[in-house]
Amino acid sequence: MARTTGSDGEKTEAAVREAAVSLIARLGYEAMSMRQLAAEVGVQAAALYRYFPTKEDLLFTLMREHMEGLLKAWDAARPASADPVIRLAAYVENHIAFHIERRHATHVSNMELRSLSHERLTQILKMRTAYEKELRTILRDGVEVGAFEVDDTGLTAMALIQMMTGVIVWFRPGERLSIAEVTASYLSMTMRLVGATISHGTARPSGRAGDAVAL
Amino acid sequence: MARTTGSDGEKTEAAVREAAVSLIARLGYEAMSMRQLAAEVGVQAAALYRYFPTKEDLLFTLMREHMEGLLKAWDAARPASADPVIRLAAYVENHIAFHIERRHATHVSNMELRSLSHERLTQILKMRTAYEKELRTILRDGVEVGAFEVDDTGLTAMALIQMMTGVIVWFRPGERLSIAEVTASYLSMTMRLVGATISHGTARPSGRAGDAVAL
DNA sequence: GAATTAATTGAACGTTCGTTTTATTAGTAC
DNA sequence: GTACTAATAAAACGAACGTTCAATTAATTC
Repeated sequence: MARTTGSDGEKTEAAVREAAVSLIARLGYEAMSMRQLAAEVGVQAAALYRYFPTKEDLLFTLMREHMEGLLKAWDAARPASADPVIRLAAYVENHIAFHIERRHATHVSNMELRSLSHERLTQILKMRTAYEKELRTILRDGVEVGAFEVDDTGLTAMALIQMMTGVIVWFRPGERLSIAEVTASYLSMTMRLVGATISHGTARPSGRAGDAVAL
Repeated sequence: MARTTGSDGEKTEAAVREAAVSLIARLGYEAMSMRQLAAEVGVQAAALYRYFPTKEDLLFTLMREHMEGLLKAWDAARPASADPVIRLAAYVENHIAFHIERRHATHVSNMELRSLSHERLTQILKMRTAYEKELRTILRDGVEVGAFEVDDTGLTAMALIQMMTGVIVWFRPGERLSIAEVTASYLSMTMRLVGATISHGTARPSGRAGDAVAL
């Protein structure tokens, strides 16, 4: 047999990407075989090589597009306001929403970096660093205008990102907490962590407002 | 050739464990071959099977001992005091110290869970859950006596653990920050995050004391 | 409807994998 | 120094891996 009825390159490629993200997230990149992936798509292993020249190319493509999506999402969500509190709130909300929505892809991008060639690893890390720099800038601006009280902006940015991204480890949609509840909690924790002074009603306006934060 | 001069089972086993932690942390469990591990130890692959019946047994042993070490470390560090602030501070300090000291082993225990059989995975997760429960208890007690202000103790515990464990991702000893500085920062962030009311001089006594925490 | 292109199969390639078996030597006990 | 045990080497096992190649069929073009 050869070409199958109804076969379509675009659809097959999309199916490969989707199955690959799911399989790599579940089994790990090294543990997933090309034959396994092909079986999931309903195709022979050789067919995969029409779309991705090597297994590593497939991984890299998934990661690059994930990171591009993250940067693009933040670009779209970035508020016009200069207020660091508003900007930080937008960053947190975007980060949580994006990562919950793409749990599997995030897992792949975070866990499989070591399977990339040096050059490609650098490329992915560059995007990641750019994304993290956005948060550091917000924190630094906040400290400058007295909206935040932070020891070390670099360390705090890393701590916040680890905390927020960690949501994909334990959160399961449809369980005890809704996405909105989780987001609200992380927002509140973030604002306390950076010692935010409430300036607008960005978070839940029910909180006690106006006072600064102690150690 | 066969037995080599100066060969000693205990020393070889210890060398295997050490090399395995380092190699798995760097390459990943699936990507590390038994031949590679044997070469690192300076031995033939077949010799490894004298100490660990299968590759997965080796992985499981490393993980189990890591988790046992973590639980034992917390048992030793657990303060006598009933004060939630003191207990939380001890938990954070122990967690950070333990994880920085055993970066590679933590990496293995966190990243390679999917390579365990169902039964063994359950066993490791049970230990992990027990450790996390300690933090939830501290938080719940703190909320009860009014020392902490927390939305959801379960969610907050997970967020804190993710934040703290994340230190191994970016922290490198001997760089900009010392372990003491990092620990102090994480302690301060933690206390703010849970809305702690300062009751004793547990953290750095330089902090402004006495006042509660806003959103 | 013939020619061309797109999509896929089936079989095979050489390599590497985890593991087992057997033989051989170093250390230890008496 | 002989008997026994501990520790390893060397070679081999079948299975699985990523990848390639030639053949074959479906869709498209003219």
